[in-house]
Amino acid sequence: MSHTGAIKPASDVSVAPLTGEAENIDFEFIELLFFAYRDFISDPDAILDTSGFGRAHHRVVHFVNREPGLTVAALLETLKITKQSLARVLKQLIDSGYITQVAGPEDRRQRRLYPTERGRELALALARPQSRRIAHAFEGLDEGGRAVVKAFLSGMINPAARPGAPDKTG
Amino acid sequence: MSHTGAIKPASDVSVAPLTGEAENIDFEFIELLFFAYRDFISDPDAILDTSGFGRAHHRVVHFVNREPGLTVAALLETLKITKQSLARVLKQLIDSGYITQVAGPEDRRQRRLYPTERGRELALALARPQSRRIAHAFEGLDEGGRAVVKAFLSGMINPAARPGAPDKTG
DNA sequence: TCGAATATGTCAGTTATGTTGACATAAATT
DNA sequence: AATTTATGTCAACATAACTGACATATTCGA
Repeated sequence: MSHTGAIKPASDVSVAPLTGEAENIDFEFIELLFFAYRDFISDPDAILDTSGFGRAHHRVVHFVNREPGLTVAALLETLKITKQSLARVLKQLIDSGYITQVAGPEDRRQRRLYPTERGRELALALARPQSRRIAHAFEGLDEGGRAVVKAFLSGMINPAARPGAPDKTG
Repeated sequence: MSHTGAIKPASDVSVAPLTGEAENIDFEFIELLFFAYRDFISDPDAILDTSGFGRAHHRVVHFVNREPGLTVAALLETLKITKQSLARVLKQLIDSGYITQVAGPEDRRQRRLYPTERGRELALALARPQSRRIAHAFEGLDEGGRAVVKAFLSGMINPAARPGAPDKTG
């Protein structure tokens, strides 16, 4: 393993590393985001492995805890998945007592979602290591640094869709 | 839809939004990361839908372009997936002419991976919208802001494993 | 009041991407 | 010559997404 460079192997082949200089493509941050998010998600994954749930359950438990009384439609809009996808994990979470459904007080077609005490504990257990990781990443940065990162991440997010836009929940 | 608060539906139910205040849990950044990464990944997804490839292909094409001559073992280590997982997408990328394999010049057991011209173009096409999104998120921030975000994202990433650590490539 | 629209649920089949386990081959190392 | 390493491959399986179709209860609008 002494040499490090690439050896040209054939004709229709690119041997130079793609740095993005020619087009000013920001490969550095593309990769930082990839690795940061992968490791960020690995913390709860380890916990979920134990309980038999997956990432899909994590997301549902998280948002139901953040906004108790959420309707199914609102949850679908937040997660941007289909109702058939949600149905499976939601059913498991309800059956195992992490989430309960309550008919909407004004619109009784709605099934408003609430966490049980158990669901609240799971949400906290999953969030703890992620929050610790974030705190670690902010070490050495001041309040201004926090504001900068918040501005950056906010700028990465798509503007919210107009309330009347078509959806894929059929 | 006149009321906004939650109505208490039963006994074993939490009705207050989970803010994380009690434990200082940083739900704000947990969600910022979730939405930022989801939208970040949606750009290439739209392109991939057209070509019949998926995210797994994207990652392979990306890293092979970034480091032409990469060995299969190095790629597996980077992606942290099993060789059986990689095999499927890598075969498709080779068969459709985006990547070529060349026996290692010093160790002929190795299959060093190179992008073809086509593969290089795909990598660029996938990276362009992501880079644009990053540039947009940096608007209004100076060079120091860039350094702050870089420090934050780097701090989110697990330290590299020791070179002799056990793996799951069996 | 009645028909249409809405909120949700469910059945059935498919796809993408990951997993484990077992085994094969060629080349390098000891 | 025997073992280890780098890679490939077959088979079975799990998760989580998808599309399409249809069912039910409730609300809303003409």
